[in-house]
Amino acid sequence: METLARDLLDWYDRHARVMPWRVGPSDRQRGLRPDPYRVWLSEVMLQQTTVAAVRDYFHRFTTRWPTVEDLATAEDGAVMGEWAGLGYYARARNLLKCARVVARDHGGVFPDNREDLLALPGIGPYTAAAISAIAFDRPEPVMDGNVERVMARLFDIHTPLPAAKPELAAYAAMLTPQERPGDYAQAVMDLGATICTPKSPACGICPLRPPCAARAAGTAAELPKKTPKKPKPTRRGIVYLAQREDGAWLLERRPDRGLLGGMLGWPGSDWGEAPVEAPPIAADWAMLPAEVRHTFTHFHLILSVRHAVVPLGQAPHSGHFVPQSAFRPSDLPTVMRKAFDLLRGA
DNA sequence: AAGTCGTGGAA
DNA sequence: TTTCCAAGACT
Repeated sequence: METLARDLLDWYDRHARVMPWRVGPSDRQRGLRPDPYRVWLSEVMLQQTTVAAVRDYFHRFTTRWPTVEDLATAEDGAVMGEWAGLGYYARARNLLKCARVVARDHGGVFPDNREDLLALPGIGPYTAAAISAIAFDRPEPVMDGNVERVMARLFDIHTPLPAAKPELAAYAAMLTPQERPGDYAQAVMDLGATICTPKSPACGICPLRPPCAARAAGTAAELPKKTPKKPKPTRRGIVYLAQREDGAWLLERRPDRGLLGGMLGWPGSDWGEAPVEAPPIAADWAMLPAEVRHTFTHFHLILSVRHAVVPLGQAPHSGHFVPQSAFRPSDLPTVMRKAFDLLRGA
């Protein structure tokens, strides 16, 4: 085996982080393999999301839905509510789609190879390779942000991302061993997450310090190079928090496509330069003195919040009243929960 | 094939 | 305060 892969595995054997979805190197050596359902769920949650943010969500999901068949029979609203706050809500919609395909078309058993996994909703090149490697111990090269960074530094690649991806992928494939590929995949990513970090990498304690070209050249901290990003514009909007006299809240289910798709939210205006008032029900609306500030991937948002108490028996123009007993603020995406918190004085 | 799509923690 | 960024997928 390549010396570099072996050095990395030796390091992993000593430093592998304990995670709820992971079978550690010693257990794996005894033939134990992780549950593909848990690997899949964790990998989807970990897309563009930190381990720290995922932990509690993973626990709640696996407690409530222990198997893929359990998840497949869940109601849409229950899954979206459980995902609320984790972000990138298309993941939750595709998660449920995928669970139902696996339950219906695959007898509740996940495919054991990259190609078949790739055909499932929400499973792209990275996740297909990761499940294939981690759950089924297949020698598939995984390419995520960590691996890109590690490769860029190991080989001192100065081509900016994303143009450098093919070159970095070739190096990653070259280094992927035939032995213990599942542990290796997690080892590279652990290295990237804990040692070979984006800022101020800990080269002093890195197991790959000897062969690292960027370390030798003194360029590690500035790699990988990236093409500059566009500045985020600021948009404005108005949301309306109506509470009926019996305590019910006026909410709406957002359309499946687009921003916060499929999530529960407060009725409101469009978001743009100068939002137009769009109250969902006739009432004496009061404007809250403070505003909600929130930043999405590609724009900043400033939300003005309106509040009103409305009498029973009045039909809204949009949305539907949710009984107070059935309303959980934790079902809301964060930006909507911020508006609620503002009203409650939190 | 660039743009879309969340969030919170770190620096 | 602002910027950066995290185990990407989809269109």
